[in-house]
Amino acid sequence: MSTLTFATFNINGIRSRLPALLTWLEREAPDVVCLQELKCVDSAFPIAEINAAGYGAIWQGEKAWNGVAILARDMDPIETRRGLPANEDDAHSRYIEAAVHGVLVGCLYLPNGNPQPGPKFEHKLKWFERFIDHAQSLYDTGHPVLLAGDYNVIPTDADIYNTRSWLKDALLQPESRACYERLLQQGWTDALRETHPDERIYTFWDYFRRHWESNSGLRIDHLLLSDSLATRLKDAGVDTWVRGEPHASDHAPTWITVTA
DNA sequence: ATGCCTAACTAAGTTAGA
Repeated sequence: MSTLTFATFNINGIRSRLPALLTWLEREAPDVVCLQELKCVDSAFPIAEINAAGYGAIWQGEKAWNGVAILARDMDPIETRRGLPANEDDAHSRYIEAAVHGVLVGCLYLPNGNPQPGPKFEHKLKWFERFIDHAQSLYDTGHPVLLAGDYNVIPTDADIYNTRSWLKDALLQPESRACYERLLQQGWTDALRETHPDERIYTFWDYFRRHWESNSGLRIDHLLLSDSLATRLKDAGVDTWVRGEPHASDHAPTWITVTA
């Protein structure tokens, strides 16, 4: 039975880490890729190199920060939206959406929200509310939908090596977790948790304190599947080898496979 | 309570990440 692979990867600077991205694309050959933290303006997006690797792409960049893209192997994603609805005051490039292989794919980079409390945390929660609204409207279509990206939320204490030094962090505040839980209550399937209910799985290891070397990670990159896609879910995982490469992003690519 | 490490912007030092 043929399968499709959808992945999400916070690249942490696509220009600086282009070799790492191309190495991963060549080795794992995912069919669809959601990228976050491009950290470059639109004109600096390395589309030629990505095309040469066999991928079409859509992207929305921004000077220095944020930025999201969707890549598809041997085809161009069909863009359906950039930015959340009612985004007139959005200064950040944090959401892009496309139809690929019959799946509506939302690629998101949710605000980090630190320091907490403060205006950045308020912004995180407001953005989250708008995302929850949009997610509901997508879910209600009944179409196969995938919402993939860096959610900047540690869903439970089973998704972090140790909460001790993170208790004040925006990523595990009750408000952040409550938003994520409300999202799941709409009916979405958290693919990594669904396929590995009892495993310690991390997608991010910060650059401090040798956290990669000690596997002191967080699970904050998530792939959420609507019901009509979740029934096709075969497997999910993290390409941890990417985090161990020289000059790596602090995130690792996280993926699902579904029946085609 | 803060720094640790890293990238972008810019040109030495700040901002942001999580």
